[in-house]
Amino acid sequence: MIVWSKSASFRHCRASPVTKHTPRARLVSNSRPFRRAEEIIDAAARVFAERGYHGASTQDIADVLGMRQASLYYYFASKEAALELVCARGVEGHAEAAEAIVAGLDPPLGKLAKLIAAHLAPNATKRDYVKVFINERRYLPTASRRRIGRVSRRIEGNFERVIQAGIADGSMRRDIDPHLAMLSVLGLCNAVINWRRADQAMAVDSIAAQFATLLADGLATNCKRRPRKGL
Amino acid sequence: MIVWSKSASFRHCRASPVTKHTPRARLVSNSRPFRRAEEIIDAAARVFAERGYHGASTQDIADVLGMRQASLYYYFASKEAALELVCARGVEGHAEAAEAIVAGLDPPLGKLAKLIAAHLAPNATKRDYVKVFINERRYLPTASRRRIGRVSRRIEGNFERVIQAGIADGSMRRDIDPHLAMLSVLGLCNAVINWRRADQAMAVDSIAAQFATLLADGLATNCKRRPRKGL
Amino acid sequence: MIVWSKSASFRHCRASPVTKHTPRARLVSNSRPFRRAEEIIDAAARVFAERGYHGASTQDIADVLGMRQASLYYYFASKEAALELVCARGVEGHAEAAEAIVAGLDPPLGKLAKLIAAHLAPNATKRDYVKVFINERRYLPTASRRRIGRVSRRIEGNFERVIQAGIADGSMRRDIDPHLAMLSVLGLCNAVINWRRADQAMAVDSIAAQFATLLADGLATNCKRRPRKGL
Amino acid sequence: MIVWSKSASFRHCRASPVTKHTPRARLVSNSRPFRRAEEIIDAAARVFAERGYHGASTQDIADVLGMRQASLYYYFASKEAALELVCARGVEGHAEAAEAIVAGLDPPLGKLAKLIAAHLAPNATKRDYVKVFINERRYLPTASRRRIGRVSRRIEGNFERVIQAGIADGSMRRDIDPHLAMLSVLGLCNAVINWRRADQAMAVDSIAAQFATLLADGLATNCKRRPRKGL
DNA sequence: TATGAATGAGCGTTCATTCAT
DNA sequence: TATGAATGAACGCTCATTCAT
Repeated sequence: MIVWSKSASFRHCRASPVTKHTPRARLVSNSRPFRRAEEIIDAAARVFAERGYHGASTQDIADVLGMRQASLYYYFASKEAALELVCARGVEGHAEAAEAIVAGLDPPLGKLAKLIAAHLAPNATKRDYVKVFINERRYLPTASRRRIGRVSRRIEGNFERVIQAGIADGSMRRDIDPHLAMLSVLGLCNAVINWRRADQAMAVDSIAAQFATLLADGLATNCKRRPRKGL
Repeated sequence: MIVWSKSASFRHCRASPVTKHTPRARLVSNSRPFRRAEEIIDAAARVFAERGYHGASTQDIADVLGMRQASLYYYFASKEAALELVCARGVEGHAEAAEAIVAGLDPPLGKLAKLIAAHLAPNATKRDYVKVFINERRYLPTASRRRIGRVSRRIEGNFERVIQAGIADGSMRRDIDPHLAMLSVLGLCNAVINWRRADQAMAVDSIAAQFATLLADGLATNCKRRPRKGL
Repeated sequence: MIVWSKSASFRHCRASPVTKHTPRARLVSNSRPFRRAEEIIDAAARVFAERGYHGASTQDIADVLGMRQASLYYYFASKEAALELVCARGVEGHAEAAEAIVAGLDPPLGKLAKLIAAHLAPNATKRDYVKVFINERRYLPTASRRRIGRVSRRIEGNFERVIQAGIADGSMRRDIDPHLAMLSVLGLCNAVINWRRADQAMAVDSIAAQFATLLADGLATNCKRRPRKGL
Repeated sequence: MIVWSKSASFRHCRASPVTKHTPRARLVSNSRPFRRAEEIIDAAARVFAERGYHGASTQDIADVLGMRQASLYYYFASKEAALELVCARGVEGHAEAAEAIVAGLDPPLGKLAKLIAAHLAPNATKRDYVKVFINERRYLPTASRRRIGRVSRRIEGNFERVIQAGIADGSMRRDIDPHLAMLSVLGLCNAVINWRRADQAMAVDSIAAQFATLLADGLATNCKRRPRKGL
């Protein structure tokens, strides 16, 4: 339940003001106390996604939760640790899903389509986490950036191997560089999370996946049209 | 007491563009014994009184308190907010006291004398606050200056109405302008706070009240001597 | 290239912007170059009067003049020096005028009325200077504050001596303290400069002088009404 | 003589209350060789690109330049103003180039390829500016974000209109949404700036343009292969 | 006579973090 | 599990002042 209580002009009371205007949503749980940790990192994801890591303060996170800034430190050791947590959750499962697809029996082009769809799926289910991973992971301290980086590379590897396989079996053009192709596909996929929500609503699920498929088609050999050289 | 402070209304995570904090005024009661907070605004009053608002730094206030300058911001949201707090306390009760007197049964001249005495009384009990109100309220940001200004006007109104009543019932000269008379009486009263301490010690409570009473007498009709030109 | 920036993208361009709104006044002389110094201290007086010494920046002064901040230092050695200049001009002549009146032949009550009128006269002719003297002289560095203080004391002395004379010759009540009476009269006179302009327009010249005369009347012995004791 | 000329927003000496500086946007031309200014915004671009707007401090910028941090403010009015300057330069010319291409005689697919190439070209010549525009423009204050936003929309409009033209003349599939296609193309293009430098070296100018061209091919109708579901 | 460029000092404020409770 | 109180560090910014020109 959400409770709006009155209190003082002091900073620490920020979360319980007597507001005159329509109150805004605050994330507060009164059931299932062991879920509290989830809520806290959820709030962090939300705030980091909205304002960027450096643009967000721990106070902002506390505000969303209706708790005091200091209390956050019961749940994470530092702001950077919170960022790593959010980023980690933002790629959680991506690599495994990709590997499962690559291990499957589809032809390379089919695999690529599936990889794209799988890569975009979490945009719908954990938007904020994915957005933070994409936009903010660069601000992680070296150690954890490397940890997260390993996951990124696993994902990229899967895309790249599929493209290589496509070139090898002749289903994709041989005039492309697999590495740059992979970067392009992922670049497009990752751009989606920053689209306006309305655009994204169309993209996530199906549409964007299909546009990505167009890219796969672009790579396909049975496309009569040749790229102009040296453009 | 009632205090207006700035505070954050966190806007629900919207996608980019990033929203900024646009703090809103909040009505906050601090009736419970926030002892430390009292000390802090006391120190602010002292320092503002001594050096003027712009001449005083928050560091000066912190020095008086023996705490770090940054720690002040736990107690007030901004230097300007501290000024408003001090100013508000500097006029607190003035208007109410004046209204009580005006509502009483004394004749206008008696009321005027009482108004003057009541107006000067706080000079003894909360010197710094009154001094800051008188000398520094002009540096308040527009919004709070207006709030404080409303109180000033209530006080002025009471003085003016009593003078009008005195003119109406014939106990005061009809050749004076009530508005200017009010300004003069208050001008003199408010000057006292800036006197040298030794002079003030005599003024506050009795002496200054007596001089002010002389002024009241100056306004009285039963004074034989007439001012020179066409007043 | 064309650039939109807040205020000025280049600080030094402040004085030559392309403004879209109705232009505001700037004090610029194109004749009599040797008068420039006058204009500069005039601008300082204006700005100090409006914003207070500490609330005003040298940039503010430069803005009024349409010149660069650094150029001011050709005319005065420091901001404090400018303040002293303005303050000095704010009391210039006051003491002499008062002394001339006191040396005259009027009876004490007449002298007091003349002193008041003379004291208020400069409010009309050099408002800003007087206002700065009254409100800001406390911020002068010790040395110059003492210099200016000597003038103040001369003025006060004249008022006080006249009151003493009035008491001595029986034309003023003997139950008043001449020192406090002097402070009261000057307190009222000095308050006028801070009144709203509309009020002041009435005060300066005649009305306020006449109210001050009321105070002299209040001090006069031929007033039947006695002050209540111990109010 | 006194001349009232247009300029600075100084408010003519009003009596208290004190007026504040309320700076207004001002149009300033800096066509003359403000060399140092160029260096300063170059440094800002570099630092913002490297660490992100909020991750970079003005001290960081000053360090790059070997000057004191305070001195920066001689060249720009605020950190935000510097960001806007950098962002503005990051898109400068993009819209015009795009419009020139669209106004040309090429068929839609050819125009699209040219648009892509033109859009990527500045990546090589003003990397930092473009990167800041793409990654950090969301942190601009509302007013300037809108100004910059107008340019973005012009660019997007050109891409979208070309795609619409392609659909209209049958050279591009009619089963695609022009808006999403535009977003995808630009999403991919804009991703390039964040690639590792080694990858980018290949992309900028030719390679990435070629991959983007592949995407254009993906959009072309003469591609036999159809995307799976109901596109 | 005035300016462009720069600076050192300091200011108000924010922020991540700590710690006793 | 959470908070009130406080802090050190740094941040963006302003300001009076200097100085070569």
